[in-house]
Amino acid sequence: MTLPRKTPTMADVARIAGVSPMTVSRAFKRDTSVSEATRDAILQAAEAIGYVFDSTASSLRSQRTDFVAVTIPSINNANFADTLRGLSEGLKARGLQILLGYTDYDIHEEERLIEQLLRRRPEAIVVTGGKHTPRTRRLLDSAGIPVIETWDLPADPIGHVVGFSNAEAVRGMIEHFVAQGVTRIAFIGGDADRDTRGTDRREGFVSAMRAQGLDASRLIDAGAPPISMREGADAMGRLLDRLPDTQAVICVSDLSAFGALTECQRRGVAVPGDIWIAGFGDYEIAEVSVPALTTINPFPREIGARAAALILDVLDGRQTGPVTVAIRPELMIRQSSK
Amino acid sequence: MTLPRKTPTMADVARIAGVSPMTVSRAFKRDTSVSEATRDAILQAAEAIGYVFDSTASSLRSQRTDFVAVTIPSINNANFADTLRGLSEGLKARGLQILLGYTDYDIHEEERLIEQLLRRRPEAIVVTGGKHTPRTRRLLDSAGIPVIETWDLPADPIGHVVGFSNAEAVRGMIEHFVAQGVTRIAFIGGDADRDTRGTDRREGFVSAMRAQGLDASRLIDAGAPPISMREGADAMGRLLDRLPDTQAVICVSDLSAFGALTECQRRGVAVPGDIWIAGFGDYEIAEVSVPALTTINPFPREIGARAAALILDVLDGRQTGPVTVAIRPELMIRQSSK
DNA sequence: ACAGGTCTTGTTATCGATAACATAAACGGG
DNA sequence: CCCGTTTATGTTATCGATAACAAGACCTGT
Repeated sequence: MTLPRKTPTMADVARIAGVSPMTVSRAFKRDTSVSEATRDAILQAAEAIGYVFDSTASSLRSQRTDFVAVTIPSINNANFADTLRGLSEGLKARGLQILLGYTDYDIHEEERLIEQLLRRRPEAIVVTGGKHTPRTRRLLDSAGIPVIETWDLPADPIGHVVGFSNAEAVRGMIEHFVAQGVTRIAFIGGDADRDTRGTDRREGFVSAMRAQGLDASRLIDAGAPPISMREGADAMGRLLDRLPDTQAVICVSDLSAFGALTECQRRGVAVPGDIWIAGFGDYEIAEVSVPALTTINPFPREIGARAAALILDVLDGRQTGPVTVAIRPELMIRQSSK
Repeated sequence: MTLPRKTPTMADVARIAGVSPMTVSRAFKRDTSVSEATRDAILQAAEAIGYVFDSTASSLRSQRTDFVAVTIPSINNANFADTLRGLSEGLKARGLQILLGYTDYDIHEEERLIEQLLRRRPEAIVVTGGKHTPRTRRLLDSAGIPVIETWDLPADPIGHVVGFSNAEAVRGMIEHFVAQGVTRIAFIGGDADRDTRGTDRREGFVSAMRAQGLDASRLIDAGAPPISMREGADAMGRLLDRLPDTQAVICVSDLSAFGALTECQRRGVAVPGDIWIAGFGDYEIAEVSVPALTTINPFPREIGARAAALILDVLDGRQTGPVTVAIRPELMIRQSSK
């Protein structure tokens, strides 16, 4: 094995294959006019010397990076992971690669992150949520690429939107409960302002309860997002201690709902006999747990898939002007509330 | 607002700030000799015209991309997400960004993915697992960058390793069970060969059982990885039907273990009274579920953190020659097995 | 046999930042 | 006050692929 002094370039491949560098470049692309024989010879030469295509140079010259930037609040969240999967699958066919970043539920971290990501010159950017710093908006506005906000329905979108109203989804759950004759309803969620979707859900709870003429003050603070199962359990403990006559509790996510359920099990409180529990997200655990958890399915994977499709439409010019794709979350009524 | 015709470059900033492009370049780096006044003027000019640094060009010229490539089997797995978090945090301080790809538990997909990732010229690459196609090995060998295999202890490593023996971890669990007088032990896992860590765990089960002179044939196939809670529940159903005298079951992951637990709950089989259940991974659910699940904690976040530290050491030349960092997984004995 | 078309390949200049080298200005110790 | 050193800035060439243009080879129908 001869150890190459330096990483080989297209020029090296060209020399060996006896063609010009331009022909080598063409051989590495699809749908370009290179004869079968030449292409084979080139690819063989490339493999022989261990040539690996350099996208860095390609990106600079062609002004195409094949990157799509994506920001999510946390990687450790099955809902966002599903959205990411939908995105990734939709973009893979076109050779677009995801450039991922985590905001840790913080819009200032999001600003730093988006600035970093834009330096890589992505061809589109997908952000989670519709609340941003002014500078983030400016950066996205002037980036000159398609911007898609997800998991939300912002009042004043930057560009495209694929999302749903978190507040309205919670309202649907409350209306269902009230229709069943359950009125003393509590909400377990994170402390204000950081997780904007969580905040929307809490505000949706408050306004929907008031609209029904019900007491909206049964709010249990479970700490800083993301709310874990453990925190959900702790919050449930406080709820049972302080407001034992509560008939149903809506949790900001299925994880906290499951934690709440386990706290009931530890205390011998029957679910749904003594209290109903609902979550948000339709994580796998909601379907599998005993009892299964009532929840709201926001179709995370579909959000990703629709965002991917939208990106392709916009990049191909099939779609001009901003688009809002409204996802309709579905109530999943299960054993924990009947 | 004047709409700029084209994305501004350093040359545009330089013109406005009245300096040369080289000085602008220096102003955007740290630890470079630019006077405070000049730097301020440049950054102000940049902000004014909405200039965003172009890493694409920078990477080509400087031959530094600030990318670290990472492959994981699946994004929707809290263990790998934790490793990723450890990596991400360790690399962030140095401005290294993760370029992520999913192999979907398939070494051929891994090959395609790694080839794609190497085209972006990462400065190091972290792969999950120690089993690869011959071509993948060749690609990694000749990439000329640090290679770190994780979540495994390969017999013939490509470069560096941060991992543990999956087989040995399972052996520890079996020895614990046997010491408690439990000998009729089953294993629930995925079908062969795809998820190599899962396969290692199953093989570890078989060899450890034989080493104890016990029957190693209680193997329940839960389908193709990743094994879901639902699949764990189904597998547990088959186990209870076919081998009702089983005293304990080890599941390939905590998710399948939790599924198995719920199946027992649905059937009125007492855990740990009638059967013990153990998982793998120490996911949050293992600690929170009722009963809490006995499991093995492989310290996923530490794997990521150690890998990140290793990358920095190698890139800075503090570390030469291949390193193997052995993580020692910890048995977490909880209510589901006592 | 020839004009017009397609297919294949080559030539030249360029994407935007920066490494390497060069230089003017400021500094500082004897 | 002078010369070696440090600091701040500029000049030139270059990273590696490819867009844009060009041109020869090969068809194809009349």
